[in-house]
Amino acid sequence: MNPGAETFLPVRDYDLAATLDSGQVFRWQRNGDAWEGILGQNFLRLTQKVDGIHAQAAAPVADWQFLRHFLQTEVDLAAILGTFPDDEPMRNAVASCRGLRLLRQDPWECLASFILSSTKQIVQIRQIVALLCERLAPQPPGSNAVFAFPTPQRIAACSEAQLRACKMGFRAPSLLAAARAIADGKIDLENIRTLNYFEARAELMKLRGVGVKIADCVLLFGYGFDSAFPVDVWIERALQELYFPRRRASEKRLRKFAATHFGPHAGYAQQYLFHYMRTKVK
DNA sequence: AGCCAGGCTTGGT
DNA sequence: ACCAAGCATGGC
Repeated sequence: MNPGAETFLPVRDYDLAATLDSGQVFRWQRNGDAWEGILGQNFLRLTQKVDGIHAQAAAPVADWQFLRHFLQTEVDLAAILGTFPDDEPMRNAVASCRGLRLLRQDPWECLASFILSSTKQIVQIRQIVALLCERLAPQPPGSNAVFAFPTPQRIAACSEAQLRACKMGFRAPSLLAAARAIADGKIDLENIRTLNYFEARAELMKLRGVGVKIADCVLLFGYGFDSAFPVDVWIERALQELYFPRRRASEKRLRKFAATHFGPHAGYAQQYLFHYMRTKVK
């Protein structure tokens, strides 16, 4: 009756490193040949194997479904890749990082993290999020301690100054307001699952500091709305260079193109383009 | 030193 | 409808 503190998730066509290091999540870290991170209260160590992913937890786990869900090991990647447009940029992107997956994150952690992401480099977002988790942890900060992501209630109880101390600058009031809205029940993150894409996006955009791009990230990474296509500076550059190399296209034009060109899993295609652009050698 | 970073809000035409 | 400034902070 004790399933123990480790398991093996059989899966093919899964690039764990690309997946955990493609700007979807900000707290996973490579340690040797393993990746370490926290899901809920569970500290996990994941290792890529040829035919799957080996997982170890700091404490015994009764049901590993939460991990399969986060990693999305049961989605049929080939079927998704098969819906991508058959053009040269997509072929190159898929060839460069096949096995890249979309994760399914906790919506609150995802929302909070991307509120903190605006005009920040990924390395800095990681620093801010790490500081936030450390400073707001219930335990006194220890040398090697690991911390769960702070709840909306916990952040709502903070002062703006406490949050600014985590180096988030002008994003502090936005994070605080979002935490309060959720703690007060003015925004219901669970209810967003029941809405359609446009309703869900409008709901998230009621929050200060959440525009189209951040809302799309949360809808894609936290809820699995695969039609969400976050357009950031990298994707804008990618679309411009790869699909409109001759003439300069307005952001609106690019957005319209993206909405129709990439098919039902446009968000998935977006992640391939994003990672492709960020890792390719020029 | 100055520019840019997985943007958003506000205020100008 | 489109454009620009301003916003904190840090890396290069």
